[in-house]
Amino acid sequence: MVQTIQIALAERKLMNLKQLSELLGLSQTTVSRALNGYPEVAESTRLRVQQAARKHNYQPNVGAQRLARGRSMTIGHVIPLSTQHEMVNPVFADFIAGAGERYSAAGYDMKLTIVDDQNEEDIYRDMKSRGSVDGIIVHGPLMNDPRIPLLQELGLPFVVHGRASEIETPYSWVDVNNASAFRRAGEFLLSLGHRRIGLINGLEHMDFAHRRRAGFEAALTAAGVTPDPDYMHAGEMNELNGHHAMQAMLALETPPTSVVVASFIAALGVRRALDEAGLRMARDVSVITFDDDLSYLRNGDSIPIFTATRSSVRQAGRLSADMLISHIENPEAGPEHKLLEADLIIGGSTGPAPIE
Amino acid sequence: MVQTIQIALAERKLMNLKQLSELLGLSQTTVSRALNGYPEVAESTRLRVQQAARKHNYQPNVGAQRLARGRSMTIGHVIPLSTQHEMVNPVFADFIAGAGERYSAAGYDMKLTIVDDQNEEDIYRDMKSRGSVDGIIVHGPLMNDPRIPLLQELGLPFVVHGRASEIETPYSWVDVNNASAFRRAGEFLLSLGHRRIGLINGLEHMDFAHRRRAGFEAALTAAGVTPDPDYMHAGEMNELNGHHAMQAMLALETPPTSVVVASFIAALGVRRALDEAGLRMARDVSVITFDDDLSYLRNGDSIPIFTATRSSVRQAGRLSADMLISHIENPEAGPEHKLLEADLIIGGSTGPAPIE
DNA sequence: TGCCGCATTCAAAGCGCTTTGAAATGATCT
DNA sequence: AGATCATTTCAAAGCGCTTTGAATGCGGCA
Repeated sequence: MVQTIQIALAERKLMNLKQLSELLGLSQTTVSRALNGYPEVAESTRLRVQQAARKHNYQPNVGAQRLARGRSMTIGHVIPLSTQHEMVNPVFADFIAGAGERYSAAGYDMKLTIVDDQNEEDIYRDMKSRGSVDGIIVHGPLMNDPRIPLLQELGLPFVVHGRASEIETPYSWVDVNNASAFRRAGEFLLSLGHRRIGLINGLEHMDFAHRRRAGFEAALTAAGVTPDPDYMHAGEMNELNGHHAMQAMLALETPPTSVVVASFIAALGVRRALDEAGLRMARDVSVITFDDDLSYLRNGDSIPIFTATRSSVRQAGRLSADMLISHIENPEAGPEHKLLEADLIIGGSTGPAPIE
Repeated sequence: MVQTIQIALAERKLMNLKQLSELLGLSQTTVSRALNGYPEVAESTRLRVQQAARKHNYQPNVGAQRLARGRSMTIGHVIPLSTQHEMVNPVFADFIAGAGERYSAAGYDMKLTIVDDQNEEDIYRDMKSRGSVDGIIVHGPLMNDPRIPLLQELGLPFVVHGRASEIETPYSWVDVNNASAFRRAGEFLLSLGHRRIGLINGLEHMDFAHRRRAGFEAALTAAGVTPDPDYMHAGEMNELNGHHAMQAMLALETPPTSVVVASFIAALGVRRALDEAGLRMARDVSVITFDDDLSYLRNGDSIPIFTATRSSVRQAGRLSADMLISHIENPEAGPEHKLLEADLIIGGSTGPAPIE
């Protein structure tokens, strides 16, 4: 038994290029080229090399490859962890799941950096000068996000998940059409006869929340309804805030008959507030939520719990990864965009406006 | 303006060790040692070097450092993304937030690998032979998890977040005392007079769920209550499953008067089922949930929504990271453990058993 | 037969850092 | 003064890979 294990271990002994090439009676050059698919290697040789590599469990050393190629084959995700705003959120988890799929397929590593302070800028400079990543995904852009000009200046390839309204110079992004999603949500409620429509939004210095509000207000004003500040809340999108916001609105003299909510989790808080007030979703108060289609927070199976504007954040992760990789491998190409449209799916949380 | 920018860029020009040492009139050896805190460098020299490094924005190249040191300064997190079970869950996000804090502080990178298939084993072998990581955190251990013997065989330092009941050989882990948490939850409900107590558990081939069930059953049998299979559910811990499980129990001839739930998100589904059935938490059905203290899923502020057994998964992330780093830097030391006790916090979801 | 061109292969020079073993310096001791 | 030693610095040898530029062998062609 002990022997068997030792043999197994021996066969697994780490092997480097030199050893492999000696074993094959070839130069390191040829072996390296055979393995990396260069054309100037005889097909028969390539085959022999590949088999030997597999047999002896040869894996090129990461550090050496990085150094020799001058590329890190790594993509960075920087997560600012201010105690204020929790970026490490469920949306993020699903996004990297999507992106990670693509990285693996393309041979890239994903490097995650949690940055606790305001030294995010230093992190980017570091990454550039140390060559620790080949590109970066920017999460949670603000309306005028300083990271974008910084990365442009550094010349580090990047793709923004979202957009920054106030930045003019072109850059690459993947975003869902937040404005149109919330415009359509508003229109749908209006079409059901609602006139008192609330908004429970994310923090509005975040670009996505800003756009959602704009879309929402556009729908209302187009229908001749003036948005009421008392019906608008903005905050972190968690259960508690959804609950608080809804509670506050229900306490008004004339509460809204419907509400558009920026996240599924906040919507759960809204529902709790309604339950506590003895109100029924759809019948008493209609609710539409934005649904990021998170893997562990499904909005019902066949019939959705909430009527929702849905767009898969995981898919956004895949698209962002693809876009970034293509930029890294194709540096001369200009910026690209991808604007996703959210689906409006009808669930059990909306109904005609109650008759007064 | 253009000029200013160019000067700024010029000053930021990447600099390598050779250039820096020439600039200082010192050898690369001395500069390297000065920067890495070796004692055989005169303090005055060290200072001069450090200042120059800062001034010229010198950052050692990552690939070169890896190669020369034979260490990657990277810690791997492998997330199996089977379409069946969604490991990329909110718990994971908070865990890595905690771990990431510590990695940054200790100068380690965090590498995330999403592995979509059953080729997880290959990933580990790869990491070992390529030297792409110095250590690994094992997530979501099964009762007899094959990763543990594999990593032991490979000789790759690792720490398990959780434990594997059926594995005898010692290994390092950080875990919360799941058994005692659920035993105490059961005992608390018993003390309130409940006798029909349900369990909505995670998938029971996962070690944590197994232990929770054991603790739960221990409490019941110790009180002379026989656990009823109709009151036990096991599944993914998402909102829908919580809802389904509770619905199923409510449809029984004699439904339970209380239930212990394995996650906050599932508990939200439980509450929905109760609401739909016109039942009130605490008054009609008592609910205790396990609460991982997730940053965006707070269980109330002052008064918790749910009575819960609480243990911060973020803190577990910090502890696991610390433990792994100490193992990497101290390879001869034996395995370590850390068993965390969950707090039992009383919220608004529990009350005395209803009088029949 | 001798020369050319093509297909393969190779030796060696990096990539930018760490680390070994030796050298230079200056202080201390006999 | 010469030997000894601790302190500080250095040149050079890796680390394991990629890539450049040169060499080799071979068939085809004049």
